Amino acid sequence: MNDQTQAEKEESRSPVSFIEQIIIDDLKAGKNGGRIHTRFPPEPNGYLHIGHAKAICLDFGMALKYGGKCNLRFDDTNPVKEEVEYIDSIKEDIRWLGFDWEDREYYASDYFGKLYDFAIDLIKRGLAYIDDQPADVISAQKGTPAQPGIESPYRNRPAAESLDLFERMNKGEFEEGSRVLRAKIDMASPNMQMRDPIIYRIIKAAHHRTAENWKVYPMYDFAHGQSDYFEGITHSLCTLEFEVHRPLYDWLVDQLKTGEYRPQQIEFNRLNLTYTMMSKRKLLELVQEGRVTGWDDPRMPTLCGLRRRGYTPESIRKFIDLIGYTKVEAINDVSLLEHAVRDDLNIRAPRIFAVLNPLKVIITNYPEGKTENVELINNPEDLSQGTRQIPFCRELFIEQDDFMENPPHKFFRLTPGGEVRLKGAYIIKCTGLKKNQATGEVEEVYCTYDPETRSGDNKSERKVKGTLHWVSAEHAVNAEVRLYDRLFSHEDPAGQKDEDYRNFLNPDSLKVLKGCKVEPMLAGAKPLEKFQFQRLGYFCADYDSTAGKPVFNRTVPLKDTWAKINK
RNA sequence: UGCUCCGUGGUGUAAUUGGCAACACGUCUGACUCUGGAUCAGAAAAGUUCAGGUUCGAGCCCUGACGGAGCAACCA
Repeated sequence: MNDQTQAEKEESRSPVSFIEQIIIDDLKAGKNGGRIHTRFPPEPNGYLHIGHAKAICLDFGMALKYGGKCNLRFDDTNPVKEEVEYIDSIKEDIRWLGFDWEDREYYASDYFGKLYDFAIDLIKRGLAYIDDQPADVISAQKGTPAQPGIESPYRNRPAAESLDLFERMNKGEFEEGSRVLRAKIDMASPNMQMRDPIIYRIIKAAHHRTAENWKVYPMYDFAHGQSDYFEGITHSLCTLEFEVHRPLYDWLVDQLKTGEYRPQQIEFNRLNLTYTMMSKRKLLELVQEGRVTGWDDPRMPTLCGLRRRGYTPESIRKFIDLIGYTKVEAINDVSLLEHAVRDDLNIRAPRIFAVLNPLKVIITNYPEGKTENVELINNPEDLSQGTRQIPFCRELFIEQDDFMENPPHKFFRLTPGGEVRLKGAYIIKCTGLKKNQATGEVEEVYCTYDPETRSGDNKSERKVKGTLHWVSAEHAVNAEVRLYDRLFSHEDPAGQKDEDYRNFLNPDSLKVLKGCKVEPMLAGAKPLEKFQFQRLGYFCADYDSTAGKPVFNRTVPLKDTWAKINK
């Protein structure tokens, strides 16, 4: 019960977005019969990315919070761009994020019949007409944002003629691009969207659901609002760029509706992340050009990429919650996302010893052939995760960075003549080293250990400045570790005027380390299992591992305070 | 030179409907010392794009500038 009051406090403390306020007010006013019903409407033309997560969390989140429903609706009105492959991935990613549309899986294509009938109705009422002009002429007649358009010569053709033409368009009698259906609204409207928008076009391509049934397909504007209406959506939440479409949305639904009910379109700011590109088209280019290994490349901002990188759904939801929904076009700092990930993984991921760049340490006074197990706490943030035993013996590996022959001031790790504790084991003292004659690199470090100082024995009061992680040379498992950095070096790669965001691709976005040594138990790491490699960062076992050798993706590095000291 | 939307610390969001500008991230200090690169304590940092107006009182209301974004696909 203490938890509940705590949760309530959290609840009352978190700010309410303007959208949530609208919903609260509508519910209070009894609008739509006190009902809230939202929808998440992806076009199945690509994989979902973290920008979509923002929409998903809002659409599903608001419905969940206020006792409503949220539909999943595929906006599949353009058969040439859409594929079933994407539908499956979209469903998987939404579920992974933790949301459920239950049995409400819909498709805009489900409404093609109704939309066609509605189009016929508009023609009969003199509110739509067939235009025989080519695209460039129609476009030119629309005018510019600053100047009104002019009316098409076909604008006032008899309804019967339009009707006949529309039916024949759908029978396939005309070529693509030869004719379109337009709503008759206002060519002089200050809003370009209202200048007799095209609502149907001829496309002679197979649709993934309706096959060859249709030769004419509705445009987005002619499908979205009506689909909302058919499904009883109350709050149709979309991104800011659809703001100028709202009058058209309302106009079309008004021609369709019979009662009081009309879905309400509300716009919010889309997610922009520093050093991240969110455009589906450009992400597709990266995949096609082989600049990444696929949609699920761990550097991609796609949900499947983030998943493979080791992000948890909880961390993504937490992040979305932190950034909020407004009408300001914001650029959110990736460090906020990374904070959310660290925060979540800190409690979740067990601490494991791993050495990325091994340096051999030989304990000269430790018996050859002897092995003993030492006990380590799996997660100091969550003691319920228990302890584990790891083998200690004469030859070990430590991180190269943990030894310096000529240390700077405040370097508390191993140095010639210096002492450190091996975490969980003994205090050791460096007595010598072996260098490579040619390169001058340190190849081996020789130490002695003090048998009285074993951790947990609690006998000695001795303290040393540094504590190192280590792995037994004999027992350690070889692993490949992939260090990922941001894909782009520019703060806003997608915000550039030109198309060459490619210039900002970070050449060091992937660093593969092959000779890493990890604790024996990691040989059996399950795909997507998360760990904190002590002192190095959070890592995630990759399902794309090769030939039985464990592969780990670095999810996010720990904040490195030592780096500053060394500089 | 049209229409629509938006301007609050470095970043992102708040401000009980007009009452001392708050929170988070980031940054910087310090503490803790079998290292948790966690945790704890603290600091710097905006007077709300600008100029007027209404008001006892304006981030909030009004007017006008300035700045940014979106809109001229048979894409969504």
